[in-house]
Amino acid sequence: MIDINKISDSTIRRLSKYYRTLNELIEKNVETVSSNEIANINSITSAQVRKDLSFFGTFGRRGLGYNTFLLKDNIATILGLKKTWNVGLVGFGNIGHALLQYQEFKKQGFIIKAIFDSDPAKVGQIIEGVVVNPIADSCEISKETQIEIIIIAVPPKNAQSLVDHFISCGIKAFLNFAPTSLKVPENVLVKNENMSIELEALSFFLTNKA
Amino acid sequence: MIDINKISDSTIRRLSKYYRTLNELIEKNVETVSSNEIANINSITSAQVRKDLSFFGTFGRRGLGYNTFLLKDNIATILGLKKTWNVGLVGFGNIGHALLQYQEFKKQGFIIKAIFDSDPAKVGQIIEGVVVNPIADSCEISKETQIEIIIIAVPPKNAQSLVDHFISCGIKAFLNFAPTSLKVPENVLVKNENMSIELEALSFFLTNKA
DNA sequence: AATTGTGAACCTCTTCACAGCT
DNA sequence: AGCTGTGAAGAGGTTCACAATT
Repeated sequence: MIDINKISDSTIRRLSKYYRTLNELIEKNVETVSSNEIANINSITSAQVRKDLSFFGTFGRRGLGYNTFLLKDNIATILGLKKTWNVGLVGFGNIGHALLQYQEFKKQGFIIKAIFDSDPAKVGQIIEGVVVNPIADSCEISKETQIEIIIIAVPPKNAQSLVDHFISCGIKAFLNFAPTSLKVPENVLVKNENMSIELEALSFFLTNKA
Repeated sequence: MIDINKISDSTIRRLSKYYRTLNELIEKNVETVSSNEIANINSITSAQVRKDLSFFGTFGRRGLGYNTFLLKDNIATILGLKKTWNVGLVGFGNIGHALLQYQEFKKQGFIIKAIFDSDPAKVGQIIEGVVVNPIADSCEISKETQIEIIIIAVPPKNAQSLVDHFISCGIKAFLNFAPTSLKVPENVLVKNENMSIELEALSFFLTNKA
């Protein structure tokens, strides 16, 4: 068994990229790929690709490279993508709408099974076959629907109390789109999707470049 | 002058977080803050906060901490947020819609000045005071409107050719929401907003946790 | 007494370089 | 000959610890 603490966030993030690269190659009917080709596509070094994979096993063949199908399948296992994940969406504003219809999530196996919103005008709506429920019922529905991950897509001021609420319902993993930092107990996972941060990085480089 | 090559991406990303933290503190009328308080809010160490700032100057007072207004202002200067940035949005689907109405961008000074879409049905629409233009006119309009950053919000298969197009129009900075990796010349900046990556990280940890 | 600013120590991640396999 | 897998070296980022300041 892999010691999860020895694996860096960077490695996991790159594995996601390799996974996407392999999907693209498979779509193009490519059957074999070298670490060097994967590296070039992702603008990194081939040693990095091989080292990342080496934490989890040996998937290639010396002299030949990697079979795209096999490697894709192995990365899917590593990342836990051999199953689908039941996802709950909290906040059905602009971002919530966009996420519901974002095909990439579904493609990777993240299925939005329930939507929650505090606005009575939105409650009851059915979009893409998913009903918008009131927050009041969210614990019960999360359990019934076996929600494993909650996406937070509400204004920043409401985010923390909603996270606290869902933690009390037993949810252990959150993807946070609200531009605020969240406090959670040690056994709960939060990943932040901070869309301004990358724009600010562009701003920094444009401003400070030679 | 700062040597931009000595500043890591991590530092810039954290500066964005400090900036947001300061805005939140200022909203609460907090006038002074210590590196330790900033660190706690962002779940890092105080030494990290001080070290990050030290690359750019000395902004605090020993024994007293930092003035929130002053530090916010200094970080705004560092990140290039003392001006507004003219942004063009390519692709007016679900994500494009959501981004146009995402208040956080406007708040940070990233103003969407033009929208481009290849769909004739969308061209001519006016939303939030911004017109949807055809791609054919995009070079001209980008120049007129002095667009500095282009946000890519189109399906992955169209992303690369659109980036190439806008590079030929003189655009030097892109924020890419399409789930594909883009190739650009060395003097062009691309930052990727890969919304699946964080979900996959959650999937990894949920799958491999003890 | 409190807190910054920072060189030095430490640790982690990346790259090198080559043995080993096909 | 070509390419992987990996220990070791190197680079880079983080934390320590303390002098300096209020």
